[in-house]
Amino acid sequence: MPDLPTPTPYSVPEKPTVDGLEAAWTRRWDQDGTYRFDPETTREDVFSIDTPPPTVSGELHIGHVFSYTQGDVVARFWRMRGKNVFYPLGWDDNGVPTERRVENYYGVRCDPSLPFDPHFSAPEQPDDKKKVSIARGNFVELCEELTRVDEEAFKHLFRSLGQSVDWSTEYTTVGRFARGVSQRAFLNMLARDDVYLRVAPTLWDVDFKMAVSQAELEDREQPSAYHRLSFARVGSEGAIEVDTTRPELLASCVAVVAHPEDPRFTDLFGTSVLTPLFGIEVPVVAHELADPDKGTGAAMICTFGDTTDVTWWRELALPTRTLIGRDGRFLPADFTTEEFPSRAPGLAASHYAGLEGRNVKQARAAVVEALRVEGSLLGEPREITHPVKFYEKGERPLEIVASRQWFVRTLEHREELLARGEELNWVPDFMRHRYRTWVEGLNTDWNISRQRYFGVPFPVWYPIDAEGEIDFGSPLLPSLDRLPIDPSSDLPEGYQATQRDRPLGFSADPDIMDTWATSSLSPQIAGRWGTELFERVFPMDLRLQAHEIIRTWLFATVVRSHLEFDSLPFENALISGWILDPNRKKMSKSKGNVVTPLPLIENHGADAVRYWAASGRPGTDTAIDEGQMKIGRRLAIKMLNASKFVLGRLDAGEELNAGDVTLPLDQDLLALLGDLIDEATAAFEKYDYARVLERAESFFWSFCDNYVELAKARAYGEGSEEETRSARATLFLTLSALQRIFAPIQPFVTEEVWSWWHDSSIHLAPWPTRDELGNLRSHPGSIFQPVCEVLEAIRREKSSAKVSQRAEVADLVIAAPQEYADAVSASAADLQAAGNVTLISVVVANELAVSVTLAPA
RNA sequence: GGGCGCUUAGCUCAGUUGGUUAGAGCGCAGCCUUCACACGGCUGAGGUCAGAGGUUCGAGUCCUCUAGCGCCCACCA
Repeated sequence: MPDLPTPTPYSVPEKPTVDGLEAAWTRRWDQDGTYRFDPETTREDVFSIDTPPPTVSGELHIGHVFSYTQGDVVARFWRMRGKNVFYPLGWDDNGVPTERRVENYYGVRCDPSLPFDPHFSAPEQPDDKKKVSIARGNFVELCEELTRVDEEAFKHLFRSLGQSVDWSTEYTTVGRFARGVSQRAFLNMLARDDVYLRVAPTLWDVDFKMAVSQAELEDREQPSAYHRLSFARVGSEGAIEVDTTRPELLASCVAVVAHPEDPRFTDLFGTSVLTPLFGIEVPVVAHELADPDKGTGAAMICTFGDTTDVTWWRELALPTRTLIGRDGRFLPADFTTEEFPSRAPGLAASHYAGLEGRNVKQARAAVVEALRVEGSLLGEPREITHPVKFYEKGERPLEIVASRQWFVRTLEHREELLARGEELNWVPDFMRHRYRTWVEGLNTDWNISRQRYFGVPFPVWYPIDAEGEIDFGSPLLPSLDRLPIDPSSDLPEGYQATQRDRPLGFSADPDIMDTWATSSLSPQIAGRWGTELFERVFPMDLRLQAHEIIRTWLFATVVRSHLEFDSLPFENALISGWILDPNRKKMSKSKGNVVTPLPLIENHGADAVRYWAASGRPGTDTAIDEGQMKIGRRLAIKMLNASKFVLGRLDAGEELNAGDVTLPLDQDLLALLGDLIDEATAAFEKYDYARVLERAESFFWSFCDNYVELAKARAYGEGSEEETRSARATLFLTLSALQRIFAPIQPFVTEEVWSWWHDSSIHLAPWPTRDELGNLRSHPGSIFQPVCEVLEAIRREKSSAKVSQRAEVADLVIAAPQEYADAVSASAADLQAAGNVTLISVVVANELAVSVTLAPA
């Protein structure tokens, strides 16, 4: 080998490493504003992404990195395609999880009746057993304080991961702008009659003392028991037997129901029966929802035991007998009144006496015992397990209580909302079924009132009449230019502060909005609804989220956009799967198998973690796999070393282009690279980032293992000037394209190697095209593959002879079909150099065959 | 009860509109301290594609049924 002085043409480190790239490049990207969105733009040039504002509850979760990484990969691709990418990020900091965390972190509890204490400071040592009651204003301050800390930690995680977010667009859902957007959207809905205030039976969590919406429910399998009760008929002999799992609600029984065509009951409809213990006469009614196969075929309707009771109560216009209060305890009941018209008030009262103030569990035991004594409990309770509705964050079964809430009309828009779901492009497509079944299954309008403190208040006051009664029918509204307002401190127009909560004065709506009522406006918040920016980013190109929040966030966003703009909020929805623990079990705090992402990033590097995330296909549940991260790290290291080698072969400032690539082997490689680029581009456009990674990785390893080895001698300057130039140009072009193809997936290492020979960021470089490679096409006579096979045959021979790969091959005979023979001959020098072959000969044959004769050791 | 998805090498998964001999990585085994890379490289073994039936010249791929696993939804007395 000629002793060519090889100038170090570019600034390639002597010992490149992937360690420390995150901090260095994150800082540089900040300085340079690499990911800044250019607001001076047109809608056509923008690619806008609607990202989920993560719930800031203190816990960093590996699930966060998964879905966002997949989105970031897509964002980076479109940025390189020349789009002005709008990739904002906000924090969902209002709502129950934040309040919960603040209560536990500081050992406090909000008591809205207390006055604001301007000198308040949080307890030094939180005492779980004795929480300090504090004013709403002080509580909100603590929420703001803690979310600020948590948001910094989250931001650190997202930056460490290489999220190409424009941080100047950062927002919080409880921030001033978001509050204004929320309130404006609410007032618009009110003006259009899309939202209404109503006292209605509401799903109620007795611990949070808060209404919940249908979307926040989950079923949990609970032990229970059938109790068979005997209801004596009125005016004739006999009794009706009823099975119930909720005997404690007996006093609230308002009817007994059976299926209209159930022959056992057809003669009884229109008659009435007496409830055991309480002696209240209730009608026997017919309704199709009564299932003849369940229990005795007859059920007791209570107000309210479950959601079916609500349906029956509404459709059959039954009276209301309220037993359970908002704290989950039994209320007083007067059996001499219209509400509880007992035939034996004294007896009824004595049976009820022990129930008042008790919780459901205690009351059940007492009622069952009384029934047993009375003899109206038939047989013993039969134990079963059955699903019971819970608030997803709750600990006790939901009760149904009547309360005043704001509801968004969704039921009457069901068909339009279903059509929106069909209009949306889902990735993967089958996720559309989740949306459809959810919308088809809606049974109540969307309740957006929450009886909590840290959130967006309803911008509403109500007038109070001379008798001190609040008139909920004619709310007082602020003008839009006053928003955001807090009705508990701001005043309705025309009123004085002294009139608050006084006769002829006004009263503030005490509630805040459901967290989804605000986060469903993420396109409006991030896109600065009301400014020119909004027209340039809305509707968004892409929504990014996990499948578990299709029924909440995605559905709610579609509702709000449909009502406000008569359009979809985004064209495409990229739905990610679950993260499972290494044993493929769902992660949960209770199981203690939650994995936090920062140690993974520190151990393996961000590019390695991103490699793992990008290998998970859309919608596919993926287990945490550190092995996969190690492979990602190895890939990044290989990129460093391959780049170092190639750049070491090039002269500084040397102008190489596709025209310099003259050898068939080199042209074939570029043609195959063109195929890769086309496939990667098409896959990215369909959000199939995982396929891009798979194909690019496969090409890259073949490039390193085979092409680089074959062309190495020429690259070092052996061979003619033209041959050397062809090899160097091929290496130059291929390295450039491969670095850019990997850039969306491994942004740190690719930026590092790109910086060795470029002044500007790879993430703003153009996405590679086949044109820049001379537009070469792969063809049937391509020899790259057969030449690789020859090279592999040589290696196989050496490997099985257990000699070094540098061992000399004395004689290499290649039998090749005619179409390859010439071309393989043309690459003979490469093969000789790569395989250390002394004598090489090519003969024509039907099939490719290689005979390797090693030189004696 | 309704629906969706999955089932391919020991493990994790690819397999585009049906087309020679089913792919990758990990793990395993063997070899190589080769001048980009030991934070490495090379080579190899390993699969009746969950089961049954059907369509077709041809099925991992399309159709039907069955089984197992996971998930979503449901008015769960």
